[in-house]
Amino acid sequence: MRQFSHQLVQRISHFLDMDVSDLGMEVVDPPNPKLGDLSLGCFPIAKAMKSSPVEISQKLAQQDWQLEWIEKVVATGPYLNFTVKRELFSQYAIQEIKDQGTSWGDTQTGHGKRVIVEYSSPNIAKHLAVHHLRSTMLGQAMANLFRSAGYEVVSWNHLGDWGTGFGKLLAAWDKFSDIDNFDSPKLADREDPVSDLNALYVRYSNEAKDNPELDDSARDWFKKLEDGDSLARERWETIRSVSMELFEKVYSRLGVRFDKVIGESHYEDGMKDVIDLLVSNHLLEESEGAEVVSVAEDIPPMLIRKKDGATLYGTRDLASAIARHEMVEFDRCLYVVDAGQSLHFRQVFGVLKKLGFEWADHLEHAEFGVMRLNVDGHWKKGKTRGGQVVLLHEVLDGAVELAANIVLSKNPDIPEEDLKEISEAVGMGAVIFSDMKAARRKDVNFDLDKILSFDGETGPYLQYTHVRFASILRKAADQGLSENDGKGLVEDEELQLIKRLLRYPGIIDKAAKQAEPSQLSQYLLDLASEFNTYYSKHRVISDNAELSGHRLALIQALKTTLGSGLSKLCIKPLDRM
RNA sequence: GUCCCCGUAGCUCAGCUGGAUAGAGCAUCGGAUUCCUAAUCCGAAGGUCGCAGGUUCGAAUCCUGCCGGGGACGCCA
Repeated sequence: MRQFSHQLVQRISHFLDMDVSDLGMEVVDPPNPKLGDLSLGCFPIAKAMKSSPVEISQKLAQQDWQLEWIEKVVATGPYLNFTVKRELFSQYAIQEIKDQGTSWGDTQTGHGKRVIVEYSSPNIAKHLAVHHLRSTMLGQAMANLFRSAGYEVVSWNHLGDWGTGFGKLLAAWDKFSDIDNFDSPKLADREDPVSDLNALYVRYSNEAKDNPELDDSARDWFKKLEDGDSLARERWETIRSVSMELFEKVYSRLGVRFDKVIGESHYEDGMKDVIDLLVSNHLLEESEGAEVVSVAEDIPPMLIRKKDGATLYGTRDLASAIARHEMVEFDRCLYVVDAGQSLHFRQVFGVLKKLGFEWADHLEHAEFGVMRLNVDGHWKKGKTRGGQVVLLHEVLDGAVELAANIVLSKNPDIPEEDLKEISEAVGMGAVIFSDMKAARRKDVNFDLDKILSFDGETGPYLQYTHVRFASILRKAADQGLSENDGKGLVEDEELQLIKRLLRYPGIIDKAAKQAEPSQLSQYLLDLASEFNTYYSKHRVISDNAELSGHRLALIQALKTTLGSGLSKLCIKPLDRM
């Protein structure tokens, strides 16, 4: 749409003898197709010229526009409504999309800019659970969107791999070797090492209630770890690597990957420097035995050091932000973390600003709403009735199993291998899309029944629509039909689709700018829905080979666009299902 | 109590950097399949855009207050 809109703005600049290209004029659809095909409100110009938008639109409508793809220009109140010559408009649009090829949708908006997206960030020695899904998928989609918008992206997994909890785990490993010895069979060789670790941890915590000595032992082990004791270190590394191996299994199913995986432990050395810096800037204050930094009047001070002198995760976040900026000089750095931590991030960003780091303004908390689970008919945060977390891979397996049933029922003759691949993709598609459909700030109720309904505004709906494209193209190829230049796309629904297609790059830009994947989700739903309407009214493949060719070009453009959009959302576009 | 987020159809949401008659999906009811996959499509019904002020030529959209829901608020991460 940019090319067309650019031409219109250029003509207006010429007519009015003033540059209107920076006024933020936006080409939109008129509310009623009878008014025209494209519309431009003259309000921004009116403001700039201190004149009436109605007068301006009337004046402009009378000009000789001299654009070959414009049929007529009419002023309706303050709006300038354009009717396009469909043959040329369609032809240009199809050509544009075809020329761009696989990079269709990409823009240069972020050219020369670098952005870090931190997401997922699970704790090691634990499983990925459903509540990790939001950060993981939103973050990956954002990373994809930024890349598409021309940014250099560093996707970042900030592992929780440090803290006194690991002291307990190491102490448990040591103390309970008679019950479960992690050296035999070796942790790394086990089926589910993380569950074994959890079991031991729970046992240790329970016994520690009656036996305070265990707490001392945990402290000792954490001290050993901090001091670099070789045994502690080796075991901790093992825990880390078995955890990562498990994470990777889930990540690869979801299409998630990171440029950097760096644990909190990495920033330990920087902690002392941060505190020194706070001291030398006279920011650190004593309060109730602890040490704090006041940030702003309307938010409580940030706690830096506990009574006993130990630091907290906030301090670690200060250190990691500083270290991160030294590693990668970013223009934006997003933390894809739930909204419950918004105060924490305001404090972290505020303290960094107080320390004089100008780049603190480039830090953003890309917050998202909580995920609730259904517990006995009530929506609750985090855990199920038994206090258990719901494991992510179990949810994914459940989704895939259900998808397999449905695929099989719709398509009983499907080969075994295809069934496996397709149900995996459809199951993932359903789960992922349900998480990415609404604006990220909204809380979501994780309702597996709804996610797996596959009707209406769902991932499988989009995948099914893509299958229709593939199916049409397949059939056309069988009949030896070839694509045409799109000149014959003159139906109302075709124009509608062409206009929708042209908005794709702008949507990518907007989604990246706002760090809002749902912008893309909503766009794809519109696109698919408009196509399905078209599909029910018009036949692509017909006796008219020329017209079929034009329509095939449209189908190809639709397939390119929907496929591209789905991929950015980590949903697999399918050719069959 | 203070701060943050949210409040649009029965439910889930879009529209929110102000602009033409507020749109989808689900659920309900009715309809469409000799034809490219009906996981689809068409129609009906469903709205004090939480409430009250304000700004504006114009407010679902911006501002203030209130109400309702969620979250956070110092020694966990």
